[in-house]
Amino acid sequence: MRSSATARTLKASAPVFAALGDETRLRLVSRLCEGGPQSIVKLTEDADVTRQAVAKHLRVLADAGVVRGRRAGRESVWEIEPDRLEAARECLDLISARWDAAIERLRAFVES
Amino acid sequence: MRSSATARTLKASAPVFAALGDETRLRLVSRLCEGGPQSIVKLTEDADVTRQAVAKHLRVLADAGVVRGRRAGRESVWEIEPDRLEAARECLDLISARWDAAIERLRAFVES
DNA sequence: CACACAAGCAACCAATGGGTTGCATCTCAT
DNA sequence: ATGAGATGCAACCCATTGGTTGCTTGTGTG
Repeated sequence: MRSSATARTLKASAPVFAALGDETRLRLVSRLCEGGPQSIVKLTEDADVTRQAVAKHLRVLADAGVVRGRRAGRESVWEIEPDRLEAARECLDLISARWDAAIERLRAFVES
Repeated sequence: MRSSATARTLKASAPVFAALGDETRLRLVSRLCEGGPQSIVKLTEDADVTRQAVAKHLRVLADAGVVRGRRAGRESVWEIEPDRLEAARECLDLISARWDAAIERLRAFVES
């Protein structure tokens, strides 16, 4: 059954969108993509909130599977895990696709 | 300057992601894409929450510009506004692009 | 008109979220 | 070894959110 598969897709994508749904977090993701793996202090540098706030945000992103952190010496380095982002984009593609299909059905209907 | 343009993109996209970051809402969007414009009761039918909850979610989606509602007789009909979804997907594309660029830089560096 | 149906409004509640401060811990370098 | 730097942990605060129930308002229709 196809509908349950898409239901699963939606259920899986929602947490990723939720994680991206905060400007600070979205900027963190963007910076991590641009600048590669970075420590927390580095990420805090131009992120108008506290270091702890940044750490929390990274934790949220990690729980959503968007980001991964490892300990390196005395600092913890964070980097992007691109799979989930890709999955989220595919979810949007799925939605767009069924939108297009609906438009097409409408067009076909009007022409009859 | 390009960086402020992307900053604006991120700032604009975050609310859309936030709106999509709830499973109930994501399913509403999906259903609206699939089934076209629908009333609130119709949308409530298989959405394991109250009608009022659905109405609230629609309001949230509308505030994010993802959805638009109009009054039609005694019922209010809601439909997708696909532009913002497209913008969100472009945001993910942008992030993916700079991720790919980073990968490419890394590859070039390794080969030197 | 009267009734049923659809939606809106308002109050309320428990839980989550984003943010902070303060202190403890670990690790590198002098 | 000791001091500075980077995190981690915990408590706390206030605003937001997702959800409910109860009641009112508007609108078709027999």
